[in-house]
Amino acid sequence: MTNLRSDFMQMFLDRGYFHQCTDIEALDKSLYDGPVTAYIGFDCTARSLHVGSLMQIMILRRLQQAGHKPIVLMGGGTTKVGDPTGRDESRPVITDEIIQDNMDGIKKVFEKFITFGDGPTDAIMVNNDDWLSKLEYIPFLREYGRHFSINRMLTFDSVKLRLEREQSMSFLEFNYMILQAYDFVELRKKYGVTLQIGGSDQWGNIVNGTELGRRTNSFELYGLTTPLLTTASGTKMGKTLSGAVWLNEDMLSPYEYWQFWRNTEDADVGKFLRLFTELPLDEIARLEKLEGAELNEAKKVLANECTALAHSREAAEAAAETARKTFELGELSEDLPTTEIPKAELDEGIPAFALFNRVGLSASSSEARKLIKGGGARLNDEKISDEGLVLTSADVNTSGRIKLSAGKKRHHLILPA
RNA sequence: GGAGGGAUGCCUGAGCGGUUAAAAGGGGCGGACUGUAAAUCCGCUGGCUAUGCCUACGUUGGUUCAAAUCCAACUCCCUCCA
Repeated sequence: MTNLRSDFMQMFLDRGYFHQCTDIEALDKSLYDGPVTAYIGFDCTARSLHVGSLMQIMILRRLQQAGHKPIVLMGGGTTKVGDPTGRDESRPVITDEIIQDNMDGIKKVFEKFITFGDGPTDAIMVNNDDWLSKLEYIPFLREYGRHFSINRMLTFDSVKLRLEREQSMSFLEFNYMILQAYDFVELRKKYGVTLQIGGSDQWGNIVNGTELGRRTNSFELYGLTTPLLTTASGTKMGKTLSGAVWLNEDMLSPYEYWQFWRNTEDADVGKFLRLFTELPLDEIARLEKLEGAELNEAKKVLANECTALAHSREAAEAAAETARKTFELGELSEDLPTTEIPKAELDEGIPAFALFNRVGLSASSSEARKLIKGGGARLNDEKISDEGLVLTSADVNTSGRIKLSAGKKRHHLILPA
């Protein structure tokens, strides 16, 4: 890699975001010469994005900070078609209303990280449904289809690997590449976009876009990809004890989000600090040098910074304090995730397993029973040994709550109301 | 259009008439050890109004006292041939 001139590219490499680029020198020059408009596409299959998309979100944020213009492309059109990848069961069709709803939820995530508006470096959010669903088949084929070589498409990993594994691929899926390529060209025309960023799995789609732009309009487009992120022990990151690590507060509390980062594996701390926080590199270098239990301090910094970005500095501090009380002092923190239960119901008594299930510490009553049987369930920090135990108002502790724990890390409070 | 192969639990993948809620591995959860880490070891891993009951082996019917296992039709997938 020759010497880079643009701050953005330099940062991109230094922090570990870089995987591949269609033409790094030309892109670097373009970024150095002036503001660049770049986009990243996101599916809208859920009401929130999760940490799996966090790297891309951070990149858009960095892009904006560096004086460029980020565009968030919502895959409203592709979501409407339904992602055919995965199971063969036909999934329920997502209605326009749900897609809109999901987009609204996802926008809330982005508002935490980037600034939207009409200014030159303000971000905008667009929906590919706006142009994709208006396409006319024959004109589209004649104008764009002719530029795609089937021979070539078969060599792209997304297709090749699928065929090698003897998995069927429908014509619909086969077209994804083409639609995404078309998106890029369309965004170039509408908003002057010249750069598409995405995960390494998007490389083929991105390259198709740059080539389609060149062939149809002689556009000079760039593609840039990020590495696939896995934890040091090789598993996909993005799961917490209670499911996906959502970025929206109403889907995952800041405390649980903080916990997710606090539980990072030792070997990942430095990498995550670089990718998901904005701490200076020398500070990160110092933190990741900590050894043994001291590394826990670095994990706390990681958790604090990540939570501050996704939620707020106050939320991060509150989460840190809750964790400190719960794990380090062994005290009861009243800020643990809490569920209110009508007092009358508690007076009558609720089976422990039912309560675990109700507050989300288990996915089913059976699972809760197994938890109790296996000795992993605790009531006010005392192990529950009776599977049929019924909790009542008598179990409320001195702070007026009931503390339930599933394992050592998951805690939940019941507040009589 | 023809010939052959296949569809099993979250995933991979055994089973091929009863002892099968279904081997094994992965993943997940819990326990031990630790540092709220990793690795390792142990247990659990369909659901429920729970010493019982209900759903499950592509779909629908059939044979049988008894089917994931046998038969028929259908659906989808794969491979080869045209």
